[in-house]
Amino acid sequence: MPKNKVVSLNKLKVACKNCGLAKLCLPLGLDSGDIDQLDAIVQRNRPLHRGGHVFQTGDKFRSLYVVKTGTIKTYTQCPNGSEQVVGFHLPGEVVGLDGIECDKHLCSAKALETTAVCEVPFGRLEELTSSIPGLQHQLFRLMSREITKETGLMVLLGKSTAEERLAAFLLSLSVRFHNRGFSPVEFNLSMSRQEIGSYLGLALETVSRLFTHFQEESILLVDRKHIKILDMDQLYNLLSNQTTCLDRLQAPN
Amino acid sequence: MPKNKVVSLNKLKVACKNCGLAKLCLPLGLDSGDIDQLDAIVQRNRPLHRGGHVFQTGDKFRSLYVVKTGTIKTYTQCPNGSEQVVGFHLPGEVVGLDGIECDKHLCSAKALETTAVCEVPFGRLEELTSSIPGLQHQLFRLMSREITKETGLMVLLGKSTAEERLAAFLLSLSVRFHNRGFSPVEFNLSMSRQEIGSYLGLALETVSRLFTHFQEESILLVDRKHIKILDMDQLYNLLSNQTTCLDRLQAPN
DNA sequence: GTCGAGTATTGATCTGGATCAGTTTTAGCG
DNA sequence: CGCTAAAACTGATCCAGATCAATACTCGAC
Repeated sequence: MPKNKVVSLNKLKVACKNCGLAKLCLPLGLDSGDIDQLDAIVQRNRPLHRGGHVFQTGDKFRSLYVVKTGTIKTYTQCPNGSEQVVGFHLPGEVVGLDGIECDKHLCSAKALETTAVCEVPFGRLEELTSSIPGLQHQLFRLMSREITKETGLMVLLGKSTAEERLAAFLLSLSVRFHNRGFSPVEFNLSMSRQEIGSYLGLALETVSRLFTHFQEESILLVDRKHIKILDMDQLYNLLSNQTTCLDRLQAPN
Repeated sequence: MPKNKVVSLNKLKVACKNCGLAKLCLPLGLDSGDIDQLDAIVQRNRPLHRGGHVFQTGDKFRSLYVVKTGTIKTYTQCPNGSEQVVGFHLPGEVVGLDGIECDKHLCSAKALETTAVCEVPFGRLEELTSSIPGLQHQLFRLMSREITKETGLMVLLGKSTAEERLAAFLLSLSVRFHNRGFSPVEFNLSMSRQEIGSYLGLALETVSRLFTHFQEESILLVDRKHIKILDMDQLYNLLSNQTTCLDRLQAPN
C-alpha cells in the first residue's frame, strides 16, 4: 500500500457519497455518516488496462472489489488450458466473494476493457459492521443475491436451449445497463463471442449463428460488438418457460 | 402416539455442543460458551416426513435451516409445471440462504426422507454476531462456500459430458458422506433418477443408462438406490479435465 | 498503406444425449 | 395376497448443437 500516488488518486477519488453507483453498491441503504466511514477504507487504485488482472486464482484473499467503470470477467482455468468464464461484472457489481471461504481466491478476475475498481479491504469491512448498523445485513443480502444469481444461471445451463440462453444473457445485460442509467436497448458488448459461449456453455460458432439468426428475425440489430434490441417482447417470449431464472438473472444488482 | 411424541422430542433436543455435526455446522470454530448462546436461539421442531416442506417459494424468510438427519432437496417450479432441482442437502448443510436478499424464499425445500432440521431464526442470528466474535466471519465463510459450490456446478453444467456430471455427483456425495462419518464407498441415494437428472441437467433415462454403464465397467455396484463404489480411481479419472469444479463440489461442508 | 494475428461468420458433418415407446421392477395398500 | 401406480430400465430414433473447416473481417503495428 504505497502512499505516493497522490496525483492519480486525486483524479480517481470520487467519494462514495458522490458516486453515481451508490444506490447499486455497498452503501445501499446506509446514511450519509455511515457512508463516510465506509469511504475511509475504500482504496481507489489506478485503472486497469484491458487484460489486467484484479486478482488471480490462488492469490491471498484481502479485499472485495467493486467495479467503478468498465467490465471485469471472472474465470477459472482448466487443467487442459482452456478457460471457463464464470461471470461478467458491470459497474456497481462486487467481485471476489468466492475468496472469503478459504482465504484465497478460487478464480481469476481480469479487465475486459479499461476498468476502474474500488478495493474494499475485507478485514476492515468486517470491523466496520460493528459501528455501522445495517452494513452487516447489507453484506448478507449481497452474498445472498450472488447465490440467487448463480442458481438462476445453473437452471439456465441445466435445461435451456442455446436460443434461450443467449436471450436470457442479453436481457440480463439490458436490465443491468438500464439500472446503471444506460440504454436498455442499445449497448456494446465488451466480451468476445468466445467468452459469451464459455459463460453460457455454448460453442462460439453457436453464439455467432444465434446473433445472425436474431438479426434475421428482426429481434436484434448486430454490428460486431454493438447490439440494438429491436423487439424486446419477442426476446422475452423466447424465455416464457424460463421465468424463474430470468427473474434471478435480472436481480437489481 | 402422544407418549411417543414426548420421547421423540426429547431425543431430538440434542444441544449443539453434543451434536456430532458441530464441526461441520454453524458452531465451527466457536468456543463452548459461544455455542451455548447459539444453542439458545435454535429451534428444534418435529421431524418432517418424506415430502414435507421446510419452506416454499414465496414464503416469508425468517430462518435458516440446518439439516440434522435425512436429506432436503431444494427446487424451483417452472411455469410449465416441471421442477428443477437446485440442490441436495445432507446433515450439517444449511438451507435457505437464498431468502436473505428479498426477505422471501426463492425456492422450495422438501424432505426426501424423514428429516430433522434445526431452525435458526435469522434476525436473532444476526444479533448474536455482536456478542459472539467470529460468528459473523463464520457466516460470511458459509455463504462464500455456497457461492463456490454453485460456481463449481455451473462449470460442470456448462461444459461436461453426462458421464463426467454423474461421476462428479457421486464423488461429491462420497466425500460429503465421508466427512459425516459414513462410508465413502457405499451409501444409499435418497433421490430418484429423475431428481438426479434434473439436478445435473440430464434426462432420467441418461442417468439410468449411466448407472448401468458404470456397473458394466466395474466402477460401481448399483442395486436400485444402493450404490457401492468399486473403483474410486477410475471415477476420479473420468474427471481429469474437470478438477476445478471437482475441488469446488468437494468443499468440506 | 501492407501485414499479420486475432476475431467473427458461414457451411458441412457428426454425435451425445433427448425423446419416444415399450417392458420390468418395486413399493404401497385394501 | 394380488392390484395398481410410480419408478426404473432398455431399445430405437432424432435433432440441437458441437466440431471441423474455410473464408472474411477488424484493428493495431510498422
